[in-house]
Amino acid sequence: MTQNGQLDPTDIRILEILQQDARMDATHIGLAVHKSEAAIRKRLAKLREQGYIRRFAALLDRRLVGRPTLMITLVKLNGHASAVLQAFAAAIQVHPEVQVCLHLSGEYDFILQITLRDAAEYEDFLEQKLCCLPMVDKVHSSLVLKEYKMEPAFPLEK
Amino acid sequence: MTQNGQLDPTDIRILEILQQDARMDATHIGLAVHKSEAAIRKRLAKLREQGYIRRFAALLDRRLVGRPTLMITLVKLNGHASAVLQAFAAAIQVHPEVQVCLHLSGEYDFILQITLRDAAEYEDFLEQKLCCLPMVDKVHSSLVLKEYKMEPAFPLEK
DNA sequence: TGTGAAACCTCAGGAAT
DNA sequence: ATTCCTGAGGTTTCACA
Repeated sequence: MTQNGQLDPTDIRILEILQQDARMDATHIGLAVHKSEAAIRKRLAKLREQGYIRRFAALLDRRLVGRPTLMITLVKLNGHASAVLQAFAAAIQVHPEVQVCLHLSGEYDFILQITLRDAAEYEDFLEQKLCCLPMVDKVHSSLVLKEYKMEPAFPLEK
Repeated sequence: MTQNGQLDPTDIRILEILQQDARMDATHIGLAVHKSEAAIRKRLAKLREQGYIRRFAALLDRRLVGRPTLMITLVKLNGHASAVLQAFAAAIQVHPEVQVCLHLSGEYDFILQITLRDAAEYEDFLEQKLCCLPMVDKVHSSLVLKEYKMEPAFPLEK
């Protein structure tokens, strides 16, 4: 890590490793990148402090943990004042079945990614949590038929 | 973990902890769930073997690692034969800037989530990687203006 | 680089189902 | 009978100076 807060090639390699295996310890990372274990721990602390690493997470199989149904929901609001957008996001993102809530440019204002046990649970979500919000104008729901790729890791520039 | 492969309440708590902090060790998890360290390690091995845990990943800050531009792209194909869908997915998911590639029901066939350095890089993606595919009929691009929630962790049923 | 403090692994015994 | 937990041991690994 250079003094201006940029990543050097070693930092990049550490981050690449940890994106694939967050439980690898400093010793093994050191072997992989040809640095001492102490050097790795120092860099790791810095990468955390400076926010490059937000957290370490176990990625679960959503079918095995009881959420086989994955929906993508596009939402158009009937107003675009900042207060309206924020009110909508605040009301939606608290629901634990909502994994993703993004404000978009274009025809629809928000996209949601929602995981549920089955279609009936999604109907409940629509009726009880989404469509009853006063600023919701239009909703377009798509069932995910196949998950070809779902990858939180980013490619890192060398 | 019961013999039929279901999760018991202790497994659920272990998974909840690891979704939030994948680097917590067996000793500390044991303290949190009131089990011995040996018991935790045994359960952890099983949760991995049986596929509940797909992997452990460091979640990075996409702005800090040079991918500040996040796009959501909807794609409609000009055919829906299985071979066409698979050919499209295979051609798209290899690109590292594509984090998510899902086959959808509804008007559009695929949704992509793509992270890039800037708008110019997205233009390159469209021209050189997406729109030149013969099965692509229609593309709708949305810039993500604000990321209210982006959370890989699932709520777990007790 | 070294040193004390952990975390890890295995196994034998016991409790609960 | 089976499954699961515990606790102790010996070893490896970690963290900090």
